[in-house]
Amino acid sequence: MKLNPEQQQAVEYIGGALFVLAGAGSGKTRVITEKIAYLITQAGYKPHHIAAITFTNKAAKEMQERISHRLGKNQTRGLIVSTFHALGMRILREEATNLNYKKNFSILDSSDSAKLIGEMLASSGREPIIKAQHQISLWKNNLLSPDEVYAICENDWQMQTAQIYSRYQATLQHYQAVDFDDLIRLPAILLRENGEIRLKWQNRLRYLLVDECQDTNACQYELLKLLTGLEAKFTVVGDDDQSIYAWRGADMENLRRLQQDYPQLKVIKLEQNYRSTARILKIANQVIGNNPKLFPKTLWSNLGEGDAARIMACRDEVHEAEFVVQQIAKNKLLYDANYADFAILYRGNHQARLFEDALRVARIPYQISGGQSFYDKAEIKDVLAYLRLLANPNDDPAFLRAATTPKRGIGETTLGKLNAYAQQHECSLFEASGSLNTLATLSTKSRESVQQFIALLRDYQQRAQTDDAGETVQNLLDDIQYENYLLENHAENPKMAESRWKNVQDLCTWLAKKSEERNLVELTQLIALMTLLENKDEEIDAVKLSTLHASKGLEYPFVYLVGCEEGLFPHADSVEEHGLEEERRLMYVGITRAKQQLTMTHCKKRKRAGTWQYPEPSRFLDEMSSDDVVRIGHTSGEVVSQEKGRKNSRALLAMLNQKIGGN
DNA sequence: ATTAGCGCCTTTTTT
DNA sequence: AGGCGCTAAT
Repeated sequence: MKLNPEQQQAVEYIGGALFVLAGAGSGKTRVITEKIAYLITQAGYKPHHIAAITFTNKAAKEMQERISHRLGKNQTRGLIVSTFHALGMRILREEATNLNYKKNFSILDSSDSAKLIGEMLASSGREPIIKAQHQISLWKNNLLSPDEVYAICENDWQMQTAQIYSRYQATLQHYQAVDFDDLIRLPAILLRENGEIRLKWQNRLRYLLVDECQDTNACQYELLKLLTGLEAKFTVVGDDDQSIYAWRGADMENLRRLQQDYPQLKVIKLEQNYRSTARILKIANQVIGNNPKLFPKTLWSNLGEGDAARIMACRDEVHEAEFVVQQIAKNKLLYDANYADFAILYRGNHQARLFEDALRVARIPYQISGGQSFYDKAEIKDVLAYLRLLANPNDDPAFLRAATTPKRGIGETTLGKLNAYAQQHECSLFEASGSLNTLATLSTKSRESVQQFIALLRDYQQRAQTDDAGETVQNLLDDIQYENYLLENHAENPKMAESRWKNVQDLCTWLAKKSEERNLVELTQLIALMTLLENKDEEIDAVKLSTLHASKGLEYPFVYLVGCEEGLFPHADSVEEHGLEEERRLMYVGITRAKQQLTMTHCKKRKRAGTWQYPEPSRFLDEMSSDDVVRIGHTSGEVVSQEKGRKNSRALLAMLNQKIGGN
């Protein structure tokens, strides 16, 4: 299919700064793909001078595939398609010495960093830790150093947190580790302060494309500005109405700043939606109309009127799950649809469980995306801890995990003594374990355990120099008898052990495959950023379960938007100030995932933290005009069925499917 | 004296 | 799945 005039314009405008305001379903990924093809084949850019930046690995992978498909692998060699964090890591690795880091730095995940902050905090408990971590992250994302933060603190708590921030950074440095925020912050600081290095990278990356730019934080925006320089050869694509990451520092002000910083900024709007029926778009526009507008736009489509959306009132969450599953079973037969045509979208991950149960009972295949990621899994973190420790012996968090997994007779007391020594001598736990003075303070048994562990690590540090990464890890797993550890740990559930071991094996396979081109250090850093390995079950025909956040960018003929209740969605913590606007954008994202049929559910009562709650239906449901919404379920006694327009729907679905096939 | 294992609690969204 | 406190095992 041909590009529409606006899309074509967005592809061919390469004179300077360009902002493509791309509504949901307006074909923005296609525009980015075509533009990269245009830059390479028409405008004379070499692939290695172009970088396309996304926010998730999934999006990066998908774009990489589409570009390869469009141009062929040979034509795209050297093209950078990566997340902001992966690009930052690349810069950081090359420029590490300029930032007082070694190339083998570790990357801490957020639970590592939470643990660190927790140790520095006077009080205990999860909440204050999360709060402090969040505050520090916000400061970092706004490019504020600890010293700059001291000057602007408004209360005692902020003052204390600022002190922790300062100590936290010192500790990271000591570990030769960075956190996720640093991956972008440190390169931004370096490029800002060092003109020579800035020029070097500006020369290397001559055209930048940024997807989902409404989700950039101040740090990422700064990095973008520094990389593109005065020539401003870049395209940013985004939609202010789909900004849903303010809670982690994303700032829509960046879109406004864009106009100030680049007065020549060209803005192209993509308003034609190729995804949803007119009535679904009407609801979406109504809801988002309650938010203040940054760049006004109205989505339209020529895919027909379609059915009214449905709002179902359920008795409780069990009823909700049963209803949705029963509807899926029914609609699958009625429309001769695939399972993969259905999606269940929810606000929080914990909501997934009941739907999983109901789907299992009904023997309907399902697939969860956006839940806990592959690398959040314990077994992967275990292996990664060993890798990190081999790459960087200063990585104390990795030492703590590896030393105690599998259990090898090193416990709390021993680690406490090692830590005391390490603090006193300002060295790593690894070094402390090698010190004869420390070892003398341990019992015979503990001492032997520690010495064995250290000998193991030294052995593998040696091997990693010569053997390839895949082989090293495979041998290491044998030596620590990791498979046995899994089996013993899940003695009553061998299937669990099996699936975990399989995850570990998948990781090994991946390492073996990649270890031709990259060394162990690089692979370890790469893994830290990944949220999913090759999604081989991507294509299976299964009902999709997803959080609203993780659903952005995806589309389904049938969407069930569940748990539309005050307190849950909008979430209770966000019903003040800007929080509510963001929840509304989340609702907008949810609605615009639907191509043909949209069903929203809410429960009369729901068990929260052990007690029954009686939530009101979500306020967002009241923002939809009654012309385009049908209320069914509990209130009216019986489930009212929708006969009207069904034939049209069937024809529409056929048409939609044909379009998908035709691409 | 030390470590390991069991059962208890909770969980908004993610690189 | 992880953190906490308690108890059993060495």
